[in-house]
Amino acid sequence: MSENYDPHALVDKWLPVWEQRGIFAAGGAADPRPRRYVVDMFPYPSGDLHMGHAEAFSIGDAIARFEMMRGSNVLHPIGWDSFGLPAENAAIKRGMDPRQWTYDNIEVQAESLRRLGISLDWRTRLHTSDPEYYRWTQWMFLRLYERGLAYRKASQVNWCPVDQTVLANEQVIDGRCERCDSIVTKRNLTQWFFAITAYADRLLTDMAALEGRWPEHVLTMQRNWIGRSVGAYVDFAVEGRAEPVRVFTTRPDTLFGATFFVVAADSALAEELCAAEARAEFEAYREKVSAETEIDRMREDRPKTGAALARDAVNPVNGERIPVYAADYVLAEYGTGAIMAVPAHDQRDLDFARAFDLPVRVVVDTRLPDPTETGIATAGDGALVNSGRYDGLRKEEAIAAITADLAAHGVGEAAVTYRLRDWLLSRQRYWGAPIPIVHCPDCGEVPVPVEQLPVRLPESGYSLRPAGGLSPLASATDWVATRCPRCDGEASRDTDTMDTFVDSSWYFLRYPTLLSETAGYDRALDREELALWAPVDQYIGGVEHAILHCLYSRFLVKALYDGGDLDFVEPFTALLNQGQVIMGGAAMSKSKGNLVDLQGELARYGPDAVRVTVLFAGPPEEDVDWADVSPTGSAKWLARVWRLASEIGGSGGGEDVASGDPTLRAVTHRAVEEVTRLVSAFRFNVAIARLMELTTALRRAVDAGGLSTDPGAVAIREGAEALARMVSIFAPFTAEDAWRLLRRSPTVHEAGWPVADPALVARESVTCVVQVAGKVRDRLAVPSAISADDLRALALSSDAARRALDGREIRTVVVRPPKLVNIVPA
RNA sequence: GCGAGAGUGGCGGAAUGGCAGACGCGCCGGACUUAGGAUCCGGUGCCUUCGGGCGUGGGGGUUCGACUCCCCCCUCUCGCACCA
Repeated sequence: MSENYDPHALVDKWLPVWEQRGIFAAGGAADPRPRRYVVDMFPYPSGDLHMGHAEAFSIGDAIARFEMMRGSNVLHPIGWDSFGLPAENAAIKRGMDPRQWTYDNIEVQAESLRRLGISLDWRTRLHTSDPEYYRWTQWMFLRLYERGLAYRKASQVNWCPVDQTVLANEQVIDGRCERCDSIVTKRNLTQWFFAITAYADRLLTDMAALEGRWPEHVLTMQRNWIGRSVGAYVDFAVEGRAEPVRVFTTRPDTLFGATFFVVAADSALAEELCAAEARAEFEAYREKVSAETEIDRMREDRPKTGAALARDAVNPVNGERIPVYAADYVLAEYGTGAIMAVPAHDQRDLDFARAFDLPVRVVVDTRLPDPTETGIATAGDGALVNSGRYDGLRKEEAIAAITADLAAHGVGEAAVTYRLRDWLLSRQRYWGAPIPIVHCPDCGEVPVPVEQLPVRLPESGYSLRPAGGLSPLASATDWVATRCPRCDGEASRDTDTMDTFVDSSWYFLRYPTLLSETAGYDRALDREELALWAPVDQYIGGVEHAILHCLYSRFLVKALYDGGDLDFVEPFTALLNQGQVIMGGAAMSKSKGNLVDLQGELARYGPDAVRVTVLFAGPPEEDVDWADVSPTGSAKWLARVWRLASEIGGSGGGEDVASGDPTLRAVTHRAVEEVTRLVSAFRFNVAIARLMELTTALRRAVDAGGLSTDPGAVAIREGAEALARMVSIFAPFTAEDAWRLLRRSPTVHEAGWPVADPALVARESVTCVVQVAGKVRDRLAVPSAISADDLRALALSSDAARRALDGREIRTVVVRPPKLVNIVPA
């Protein structure tokens, strides 16, 4: 053997060959092969790739390459989610342009992906921070704006009083500013929203199409996140207010049990309802609430607090006057920000009633102990009591009857509410897509005309941390000053940028467009290319994006469909959530000092061994603990595969495979059959185990002198070629060089996936276990086509079985030909 | 608290209701070696009087047969967490 296995040298040897042959570029419209669109969640360019990326891309690549090998025309694109906060923070820290940090990192990551051997079509490469991309993000915004799905309203934002700036949610760590550690408070600012709640029902109902193709728990999480509740609105007159106050309840049947009324302490409604004599107490309470940190709010079992507003509300069903309170256990953003409190049947209301010594009235007889005594509210079903003419009705009947009567009297109606809130997309940040709106003193809010897009970020004249909590863009005064697109008067640009989740909600729609030679760059979406590829057949990414990113993408696709821009309503036909790479039982982090250095592992073992290691460690959905795995084992196996090919060389070529040794051929074909099935089910760890077994079988055949006979050499070659082809989806460099060693050309990736011959997969003889009372007592070699009667006779004549039977009578014999007989003694 | 998922050797993990522990790591032994952190071969759940017995978090159940299905309990992970 003149050569040694050098996994590092193979990278430089084969990358140029693949690239020159363009074997990972998707075929165009004329390509007759079935098309498959396989998308890995695109990376955020925070430094170089880490082990988590390596795992995700190894999985996505195995899927993409498997499809390619099986004869599909695969689009496997790549891009970067390159807007976002870390670039801005790095820029502040180092006094440089966020562009430099971002694009430097992208180059590093791109080269790392290349050298991992991922089968990407680089023609799709996009960066969300490119003006050519965010131009179309702005277009998306305008498409939604046109239809009233993007709007502005006042909203609470996180505010750091020391840094004098707004903070994104992810910058608030345990209620404190991540930069200066001061306690974050809330501030009321006018913000942009997408009306995702308008799609809440469709986001729920369309999940039916995703059942079985998305992980069940992701669908569950999305359902919980959307949080649909069915109930009714009820209008309560409140003294001193012309309009009644509307509440939402899921239990209109308990309306007679309402003994007080609560509005959210931080709502405008509380402010408005507060009577003069209660003003001082209310303001003190509100003060206390707004000073509360997230830490306090998250604490479990915190006592109920509130303040009386010295007003009464009037229960519409019986005219009863009940006192109004402000409390922080009612959320301003959910429902109407006000509730009717039914302490007997709602634990939170009961807790409040006990704290404030308010009456408790049971109106549903659940046959459980009195809540007044126990302190435990009874939420279950039962017959109504103390409810006038509704007494005796069951819960569901009462809900229907009372809701109908409320509607008939114009004091309520059936209603559905959602936990899901509209998507707050404004960010007071620099490094994002500017919101394409101009504010004109005369015309108001005016969208920037599409032909004027992109609204480019200013490249100078801005401050990343302006004083007074302004958006960075507001400090770019030259940039802000513009003319109104409608009246041409002096006007100013909107100074917020979009949440980066907007950028990432549509990138998978952009990739196919970038393949189009005719469309060029004059539109966001090329319908013809999209028709070829979209929606995504297989999406691969971390479960951390299971709710937000996936939900936002689903929303945007539906909104674009409604706007006539797309022909489908779900972006991702199938979703695979890979686990994380952890270290020593915990997520990797700098502070824990348990980082696994991807480049270090690559330098030691080469890309193939790292890829095999993450795939072999366990099922793709499970976390991989790097402390538990061994790249050494993977490297050793790959070296064995390579040496095997090296020893076989050109042997066994030029003969008909049918002349090969049938025993070894059967081993090969069974491996092919199993690996094909396993990879189809994404069971890569087991597939690799089978490939290891095939490797061992071929090794044995070679060592037994198989290469010195024609049938032996032919079967060994057939097996080694099948092995190389199958290994190529996991360890492409090693497989490619093995292919060369086997004197094959041009590339293993163009050789196609091996096909199992059913005749060789079938077994003539199998091992049958003979059980007595369910315990294995003997093993028999039997023909696989054996009849039940023959097998029964054979099993009953087994010496070992008889011994175990020990003279006992036989009650019954279970025969499952050809693999099992169970003799059951009396 | 609510919801979802998971508990199998020293470790990662295999097993259409039918041979528990495939494959790999680690460990033990051997071969080849000046050497071995290379390579190859063999062994490796526990107990054992060597016949066998016991074993998939614990307890029950269904079944000829249960890691697998059902019920109860324990532990862990994840998600949500005053959502009216």
